[in-house]
Amino acid sequence: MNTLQKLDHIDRKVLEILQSNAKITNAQLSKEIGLSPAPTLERVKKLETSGIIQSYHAQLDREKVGLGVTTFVQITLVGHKKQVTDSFVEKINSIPEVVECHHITGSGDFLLKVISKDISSYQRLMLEKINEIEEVASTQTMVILSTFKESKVLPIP
Amino acid sequence: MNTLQKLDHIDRKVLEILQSNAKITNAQLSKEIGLSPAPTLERVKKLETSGIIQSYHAQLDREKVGLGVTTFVQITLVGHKKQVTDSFVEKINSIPEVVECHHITGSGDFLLKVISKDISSYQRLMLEKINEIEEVASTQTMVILSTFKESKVLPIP
DNA sequence: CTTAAATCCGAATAATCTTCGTTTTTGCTC
DNA sequence: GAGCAAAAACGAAGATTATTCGGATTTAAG
Repeated sequence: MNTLQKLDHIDRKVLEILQSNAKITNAQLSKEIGLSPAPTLERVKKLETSGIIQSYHAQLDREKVGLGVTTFVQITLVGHKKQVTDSFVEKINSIPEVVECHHITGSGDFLLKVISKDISSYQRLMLEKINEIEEVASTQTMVILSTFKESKVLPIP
Repeated sequence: MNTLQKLDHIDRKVLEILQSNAKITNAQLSKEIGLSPAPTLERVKKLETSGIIQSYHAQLDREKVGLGVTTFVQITLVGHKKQVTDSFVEKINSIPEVVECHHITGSGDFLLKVISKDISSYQRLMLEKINEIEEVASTQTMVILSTFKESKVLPIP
């Protein structure tokens, strides 16, 4: 499963470029990595079929689509049995406003990233959805005041 | 600046599709939204030039590129003067392993998302980089044990 | 060295995007 | 509702881009 050593420095460059600009043409990409279009495309295809590149996504301006509030919510569950977390995760997955859900160490069991229109719709979501989940014992919210970095490029070692 | 009411239900569908699959062809997209290719392209271009669609990114498999550890790090700074946070943010921006940096409410001043090869490289990053920043008073880390949801699709209201 | 496999190149073909003139729909105003 | 102007959508032609393929070059092992 270790697909590591198969990446040479050209592959890394391809990955770096596609992470920051997925819409680049193959011709342009080939210029930037110093190869001709044919082997460039072959490398990209190989990265896709091997699963190293999982998918491609458009990144939206949250403000412009009317989503002004992003929060991180720490969740403590009522217990730690498998059935409790499974049930919790299943319910979380059906809530579109929860865009991330991580099982974490430290205080609290889960950390959610929640995206809302405004504070009042955030409050409504918490009262009517999150806190209504029976497995949830308590929550603690961190509201994002401003975001200074949001990189889509991983630090490939 | 409120670019909200300009989005009809077709625009929303376009945004939803492009968020989950940016590599779809214009012809395929036009079928899915029930228009011909020409006005479909026109809509996408308009969404791009208006800045609602900011960019396009390839999503990688972190494990497969050798990045096994993701953490959230809460940072408390030594003060709250503008110069302190400015200096901190500037240093953070030069660290590729820090992929997100948010100014937050609640305990701690900032929340970082940090991506590392493994625990020991995470430890090295904290000791040699983060804790070396003079504005940092203390840190508290949450290690992600597993991720149950990581949606790239915003809940457009 | 020798050789086999892998990689890369260049050019032709296929697929897709993009433009443009025309037609249809939409939303007012009377 | 009827008429009309603006906006949106259509279809087909032209322009770009992706993709394929045979052959040349490089790489790595023996």
